[in-house]
Amino acid sequence: MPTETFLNLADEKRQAFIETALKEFAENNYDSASINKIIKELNIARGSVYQYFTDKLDLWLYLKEYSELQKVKHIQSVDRSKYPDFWTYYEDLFIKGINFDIEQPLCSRFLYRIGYKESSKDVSEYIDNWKVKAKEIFTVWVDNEKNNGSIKKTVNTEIAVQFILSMSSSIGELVQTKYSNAIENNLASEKPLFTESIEEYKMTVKELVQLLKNALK
Amino acid sequence: MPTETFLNLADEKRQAFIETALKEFAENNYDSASINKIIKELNIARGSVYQYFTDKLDLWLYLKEYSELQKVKHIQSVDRSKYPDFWTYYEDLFIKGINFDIEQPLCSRFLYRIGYKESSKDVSEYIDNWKVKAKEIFTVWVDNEKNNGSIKKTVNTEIAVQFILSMSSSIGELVQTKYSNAIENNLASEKPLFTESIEEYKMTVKELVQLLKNALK
DNA sequence: CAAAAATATGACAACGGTGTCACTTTTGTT
DNA sequence: AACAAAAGTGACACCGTTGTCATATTTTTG
Repeated sequence: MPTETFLNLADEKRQAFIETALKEFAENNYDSASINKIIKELNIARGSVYQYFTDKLDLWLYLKEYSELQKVKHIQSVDRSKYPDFWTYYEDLFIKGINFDIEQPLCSRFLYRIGYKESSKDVSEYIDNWKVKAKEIFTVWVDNEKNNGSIKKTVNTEIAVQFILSMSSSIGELVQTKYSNAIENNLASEKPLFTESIEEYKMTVKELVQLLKNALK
Repeated sequence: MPTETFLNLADEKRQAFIETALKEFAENNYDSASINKIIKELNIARGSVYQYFTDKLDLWLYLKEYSELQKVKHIQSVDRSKYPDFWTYYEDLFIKGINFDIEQPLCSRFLYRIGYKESSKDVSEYIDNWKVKAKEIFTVWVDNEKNNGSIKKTVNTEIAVQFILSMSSSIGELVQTKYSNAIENNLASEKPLFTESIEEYKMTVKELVQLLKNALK
């Protein structure tokens, strides 16, 4: 948890700190991310960081929580009960998700790293928890959808969960690799969205979800 | 490339070196893997490592090549022309693959890390190449299978490749997480294989491939 | 057996990392 | 204005890392 000092910081300064730290942890894994680089980028003293957070792990945990909150803000509007079936819902989750990737590319990348690329022992316990939770949530989903007829009952729940998780990771990777440049250019130039890229992305997501539907329905 | 000195080493010593180094690089990502730990484990002098390899990267590249060779040895017997369709072939690739995971768990883990978890900048160029190659191979596959009728022609090739790659990664992760303990216990105790685990693994692979088939055929 | 070639050694330099702490500066309060 | 509280600072200790190299030891060769 961050200290009072950090919370009392001028919004501008606090936000600059968060962004720079996020960038460092999004581009490097936990072990390689360097507090030295962060303070040099921000032109602040080493001691400040330790007045805001007890240590590196504390900072990482805060960034994780912060990013998850940002993501929830973008996703919470997508409500399962408003969709006729799981598939349109799941599709929209990713379609809406792209807005998060565009508006919060650092958070998005950081979370992507946490979910699929991080392997430092210092943070593994927190990530493992995270994955177990994700699996539990998906398991409930799949069981519900089996009753709704969105997913056929003959397929093994655990395997369906595995299948869907793998697909989610796949779409995540797609965004990080194929569309990241477009997203970054967008942000840097403050131009309107690269509409073609976004449309292409949406089409890809739709096709992938269609495949998922073929497999599971 | 390793030096003559390394190649001239007594088989026992060279193999011990490879195993210990593999273990270190399988358990830690490139940046965190420590040559110090390797030499302490082996009780050899620091200088020896640098008489065998020019530097850390050189060692890593050798281990990568070594592991790939080991994997090929296990996989090469699986010949597409011997299977009636892509799906039985793809399934068997993983079924045979499990032997590799059991007999060469260190190589298996190291390659898994390279494929899905590594993110050090020092080695990214080599991994990126690797992934591009994999994608090319799968693209050829998918195009061929479209002509054979194993994969329906309406599905976009690139998307199918993405889908199959993600599934491969998913099965890889499954082995590393769910069955790794069973595999390690097997090796440590020199007992016969944990047959139940293996059978369970095979069943899971079959079901996952079945889902893939549902999606793409 | 002696000389030469090959191999092994570990102290060392140079670097970059984290976390600490006595001290300075800024801000707020009375 | 004077004092107190809060925030900022950067030199420092300590650690672990990689790669080097002069030297010691072992093995091979003539």
